[in-house]
Amino acid sequence: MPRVKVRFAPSPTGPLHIGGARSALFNWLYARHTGGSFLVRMEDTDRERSSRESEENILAALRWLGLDWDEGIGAGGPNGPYRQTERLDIYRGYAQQMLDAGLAYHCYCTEEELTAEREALLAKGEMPRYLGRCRNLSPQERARCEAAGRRPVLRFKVPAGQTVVVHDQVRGAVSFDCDGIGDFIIMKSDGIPTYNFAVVVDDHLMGITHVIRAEEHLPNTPRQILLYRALGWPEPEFAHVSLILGADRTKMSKRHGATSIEQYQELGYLPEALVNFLALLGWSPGGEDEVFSPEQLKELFTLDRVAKSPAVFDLEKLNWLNGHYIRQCPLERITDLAIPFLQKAGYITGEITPERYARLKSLVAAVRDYLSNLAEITQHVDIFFAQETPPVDDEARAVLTGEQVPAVLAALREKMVALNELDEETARMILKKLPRELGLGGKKVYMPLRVALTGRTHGPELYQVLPLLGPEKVAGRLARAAGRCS
RNA sequence: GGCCCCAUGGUCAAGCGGUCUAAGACACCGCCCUUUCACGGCGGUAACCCGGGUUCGAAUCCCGGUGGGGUCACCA
Repeated sequence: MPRVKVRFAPSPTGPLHIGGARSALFNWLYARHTGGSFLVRMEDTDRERSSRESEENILAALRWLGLDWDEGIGAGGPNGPYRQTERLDIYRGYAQQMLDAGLAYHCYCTEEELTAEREALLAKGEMPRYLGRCRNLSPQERARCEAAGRRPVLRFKVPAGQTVVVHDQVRGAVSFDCDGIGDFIIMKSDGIPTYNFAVVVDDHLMGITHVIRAEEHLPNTPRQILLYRALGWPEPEFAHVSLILGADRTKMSKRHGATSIEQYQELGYLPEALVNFLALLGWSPGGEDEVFSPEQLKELFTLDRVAKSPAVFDLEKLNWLNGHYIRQCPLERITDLAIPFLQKAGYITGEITPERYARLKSLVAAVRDYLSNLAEITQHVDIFFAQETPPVDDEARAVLTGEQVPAVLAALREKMVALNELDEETARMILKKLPRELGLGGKKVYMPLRVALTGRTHGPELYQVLPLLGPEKVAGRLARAAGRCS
């Protein structure tokens, strides 16, 4: 069996989409699992919509996800160039070859003629397709079209009466009737190949053994197989993975919220969480575990465990997974990742000294349990940076009305004034002793302190809050709260 | 509309003819832990689209229906 070689071939017309990322991931996993290689090329034959910016974007997203490739754009290799617009001569050569061999022909039909034909077929309830009007144009007719300045496209002669069977690795045998296909365009009038043609030429020349892509490409596959046969090339294996759907069960698109990898990155999702989540959309290892590192996924991934039915993108589950990774990953790393979010919110300005970094680590440690993404961190740390922390709601206000409250606040304040520094250990001790010293139940002590210090009835452990604020700020907030309840 | 794909709880899914009175995860609900919330632990509610076959036996195989989706470009 030849060494596996797969590819991801996006068109650079926008950022990397969730669905595209999943296709890339499956290809990558398959290559890594089998010890094969992974190639990335750009299908940029749509010159209107393609851009270098999108290309850079897509590649950056792939790198961010940790999907490294062995050959292609940025990695080089013996089969380049890896951008289709830089391979035009190659396609033209094969197009000429097909024309000479009588496998393809020029077509001069205008857009109006084609639209009319399509609509007529649609009206009759038939599969809309090109009926082959230009197949046997006489030299005179050709000359007349040329004289009229019409630029022809090149169409492939689809053999009549055949059935093409796609042997799909995930779907089994799928057959298509050639008579429903119609001669399709392989070269546009501007000399640029169409997708169906370029993809076949490239996959063959680049030695691709397995084409793993989204199910939306399945209807195109018989056309491509016909091209392989016409050119006398062996077909690769095909594997069509089902689509990722939005909550409304239609193909994911912009109106379904965040759909690009970039957006999730900006919201503070971790690449390993996204990879883990995406791997589980349409694939399952079969066991009872749900959390897998990229290494484990590489180990476990096989095509026979890819599901056939489409999968709805469930943000709740992504959130859970991402929160899980945020909680279990090393504190330093999550701190490093959180810093940009804190800077953007204006909570950190200036240089991050070792002392400040240590404090940031405590800060992150105090709130990481609450997060399902890093962007959410800002709404949990405001209590540490605010100037004033008045009670935020009636429940909080009520806590401060207790008659024991002034004494509680005063007691802790007294201890704070005596201190220059405050670490977690000390805070724990002071807090632990407080109820007994005051002769009060814990709740009557801790709740007022919590509200006085944060303005809220919920939040991180008090022994974490105290050191983060420092004795001075704690004392200040206690004083202000005391002022408010008098 | 033609062609094609798909069909297990709200969602992701295991199941590949008997061990299914159907696993696991997310979400939801309850309890515990925590003198807060969250995290964590334990437990619970909740599913084989319908109808015919095949078979001793069908969530699993076949056919039909229904439903959902994809695709029908000089886009990929």
